[in-house]
Amino acid sequence: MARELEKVYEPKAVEDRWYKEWVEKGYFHADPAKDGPAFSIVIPPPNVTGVLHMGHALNNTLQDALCRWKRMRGFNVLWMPGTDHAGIATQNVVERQLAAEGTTRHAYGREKFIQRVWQWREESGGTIINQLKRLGASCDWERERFTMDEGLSRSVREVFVRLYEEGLIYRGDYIINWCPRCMTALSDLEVEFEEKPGKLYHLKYPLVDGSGVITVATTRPETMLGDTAVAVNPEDERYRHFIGKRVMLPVSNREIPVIADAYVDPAFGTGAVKITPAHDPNDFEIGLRHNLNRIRVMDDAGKMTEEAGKYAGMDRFECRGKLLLELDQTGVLGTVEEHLHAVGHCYRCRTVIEPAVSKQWFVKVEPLAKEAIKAVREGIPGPDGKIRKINILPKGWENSYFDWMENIRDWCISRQIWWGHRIPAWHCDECGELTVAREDPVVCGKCGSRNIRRDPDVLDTWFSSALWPFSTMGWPDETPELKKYYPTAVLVTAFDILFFWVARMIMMGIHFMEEPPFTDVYIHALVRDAQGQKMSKSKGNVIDPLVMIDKYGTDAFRFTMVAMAAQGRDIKLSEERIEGYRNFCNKIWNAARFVHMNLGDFEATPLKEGDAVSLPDRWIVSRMDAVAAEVDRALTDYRFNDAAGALYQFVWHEFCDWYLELIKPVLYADAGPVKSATLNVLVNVFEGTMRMLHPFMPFITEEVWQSMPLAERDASVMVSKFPEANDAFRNEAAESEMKMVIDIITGIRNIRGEMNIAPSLELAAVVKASSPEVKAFLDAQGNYITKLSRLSGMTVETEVERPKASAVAVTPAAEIYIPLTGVVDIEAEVARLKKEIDKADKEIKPFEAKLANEGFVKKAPPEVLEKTRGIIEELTQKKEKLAEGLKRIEGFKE
RNA sequence: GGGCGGGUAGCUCAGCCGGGAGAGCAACGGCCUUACAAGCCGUAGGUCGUGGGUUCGAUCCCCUCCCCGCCUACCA
Repeated sequence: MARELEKVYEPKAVEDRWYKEWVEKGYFHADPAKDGPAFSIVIPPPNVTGVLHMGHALNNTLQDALCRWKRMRGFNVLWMPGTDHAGIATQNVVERQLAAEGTTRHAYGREKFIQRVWQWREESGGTIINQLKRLGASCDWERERFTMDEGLSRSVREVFVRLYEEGLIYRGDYIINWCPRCMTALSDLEVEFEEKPGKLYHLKYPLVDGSGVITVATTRPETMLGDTAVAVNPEDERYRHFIGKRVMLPVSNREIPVIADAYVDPAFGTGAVKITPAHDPNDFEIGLRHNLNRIRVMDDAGKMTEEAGKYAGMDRFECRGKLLLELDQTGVLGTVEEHLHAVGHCYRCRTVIEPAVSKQWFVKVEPLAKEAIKAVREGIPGPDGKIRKINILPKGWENSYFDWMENIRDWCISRQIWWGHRIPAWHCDECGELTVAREDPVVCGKCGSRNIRRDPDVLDTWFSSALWPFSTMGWPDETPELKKYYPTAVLVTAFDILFFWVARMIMMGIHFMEEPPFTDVYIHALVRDAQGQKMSKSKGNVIDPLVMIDKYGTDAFRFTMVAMAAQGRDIKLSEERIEGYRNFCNKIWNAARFVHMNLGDFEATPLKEGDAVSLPDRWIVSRMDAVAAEVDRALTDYRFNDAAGALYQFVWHEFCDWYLELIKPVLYADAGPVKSATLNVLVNVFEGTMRMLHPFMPFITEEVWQSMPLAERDASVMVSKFPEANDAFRNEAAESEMKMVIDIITGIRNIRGEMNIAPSLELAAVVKASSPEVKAFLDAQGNYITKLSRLSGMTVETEVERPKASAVAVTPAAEIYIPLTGVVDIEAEVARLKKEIDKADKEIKPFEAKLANEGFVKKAPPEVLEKTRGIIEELTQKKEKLAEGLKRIEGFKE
């Protein structure tokens, strides 16, 4: 079935067609009732507002490679896809829309606003899913989930209620991070700190009894309006006599106490700290210890409250400026130091975060974290009593994980926004009690009053993501999916959501499923630009994966991702790399064209032991087997770049550069058993290579594989078997024989290249074989050499009279002489030989130095010693033979 | 402040248990050789950040220092 293939690979013509076919045939669908050991992955759900960026592209390419590989290895694979409702981000998107229409969500009302968000989701929420499809992702789209859909919402509610009942969720007044722009509380993780040069203002607070002044230092002077104490270290001699006295707080003119607390570092600032329990986490703690009042001087919008007196209603930063003026004029302001400090920003909108006391919902994390630490450190027993251990790879990240988990603070889960899972708690206006329930209650659970209101807050989006590995499989019901696919095999993600998401999934998975949600956590790189900068829209250095896919094809793009995904290192991506792998696709394509051109009506049958007869056939079959083993091992270890590298090297430099060239004479000859045998090897190796490449380059491999004339075949390369290592195809002899051939051809090519001998000029060669065996081999297989090095003829002897005035190439197995008469000028060869001798000489030196070292000879292991001697022997011989050649040619010259 | 990772060819990076420094791009020279010029053949290029130590032997292990990146932290 020879068919006409385009001269260059055209991805566009291929990708849509096959993707549709795979979906239609249901190859992506996971059926828990089917055979095969389970292999499951849950996708890190992208934000429903998201568009595909490089991080997604890398992340999903790696997952897809694993899934396709495992499917081909006979596993029952589930790749669970879906999106995350991304509370704040999504709400922001829709609020911007409303703003453009001249309205606000408050004008809209809660119900209508939520409807509007759903509407937005219907219209644009599927963007990233379609982009994942362009990437070739083989997710089970029939199971696509959304964190706000009905099933997942039920899981969220169940988890909330259970944790509440267990006392692991509580509500209370604590200091939290508040974003005055998003108007919501944030968890500690959602605050991003940025080092900024700021100022440290010294403020003088006079003692009420007139006995002096205490100078405090602050970076946020406006908070002084809420000060309720001044704290000093109890050991600090300078201030000891002030403890217990009162100072007059300037501006507000309130009396506040001077207290002693070990938290205060006498060495920093003035050694005295103003305490604002309502607006600083440390001050809050001190406030608790000393039973201080909490005065909120800023409201939820970042404006000063009535407590701020004349500054009431003013924006916090404006207030800072005005207040400083007043403090300066009234002599309260002392020195002002330059001070580098970390300022917290909202991770969604970059607004400066204000710590504030607020009534919020929290998860008591410590008991959950304890188990989660154990699961990574030593493993915990699952329901069957067997130990389940999580491996975080690369292992280095485990330390970050432990560090964070061991110092974890309670998780603020309530958000004052509308888009999200509303907290299932009702407040009673009669008795003030809370009712938390699985089904919406109509009366207060305590007093039975009908006068109840639902808590307005929604849950942190990460709360629902934390349940993803089991909520997507139907929990709390006992489903076949959970039974078959939980726990999942591996979680593939970047480190930036290790705490946000991975750690929380581990905690929730252990708590509710009694075992961790995955066995391996593979942390991959971050994609940066060619200069190593983080890609960002504002820097304008973003490489859009979809643009790359349009330009170079999905396969080229994916292979780039995989080839660069070395463990533990960020990817610096440049377009040239993608272009390089586009060329690789083209190379594969042209190899396919070549195969087709020589097929005729040949149809291949599966390769059996002994089918490979000729040297190139035995060699390529052996090499392919080795590569199959290497790729399989590399993928098992998540060494994606090694897998890609092995395949690239094999396809380009072994299959194309050597094998195809070597078999050309056979292919160009008339039909016969020899040709058929070679065609059979050719097609088998090539289609096997397509199978090996398929996890990385799904489209071109399918297109090419489908075009191969196979007597027995599966319906798609996707559902074919991944090549398995098979000792029967390993052939050491063929590999060493090929090495001889390659060495000799390379030697002759080197002479040609170095001495500018036209490729078209045929040369005669005299070969001195190092042994009768080598001579016999070269006599039998020499045609490969004459062909690929364009010789008019080659004579092989074990003892030869060196032809005068000949160029010399030395290989371990043979010396090659190319008579130069009439071919090239002698001087060039003299120069070339000198260079070669010099090179050999340089190579030998370090080894000779080793042997000259007494300690080395005495202490090095014998095999190292032997190897060293062997190397010296080989190089010395080479050098001597080159030198002899040089002597002869110089003699000839005279 | 603490912690982690990195500094290897012009560029981007590999380099497992210490035992001949590799690849891909780029460069240079030569080729339209009937799969592929998005190609073929060949060549050159490295004090493995610095200084020490351990060892017969160090890119690899230990320490110092210098750069770069990241994570983390309640020094107001």
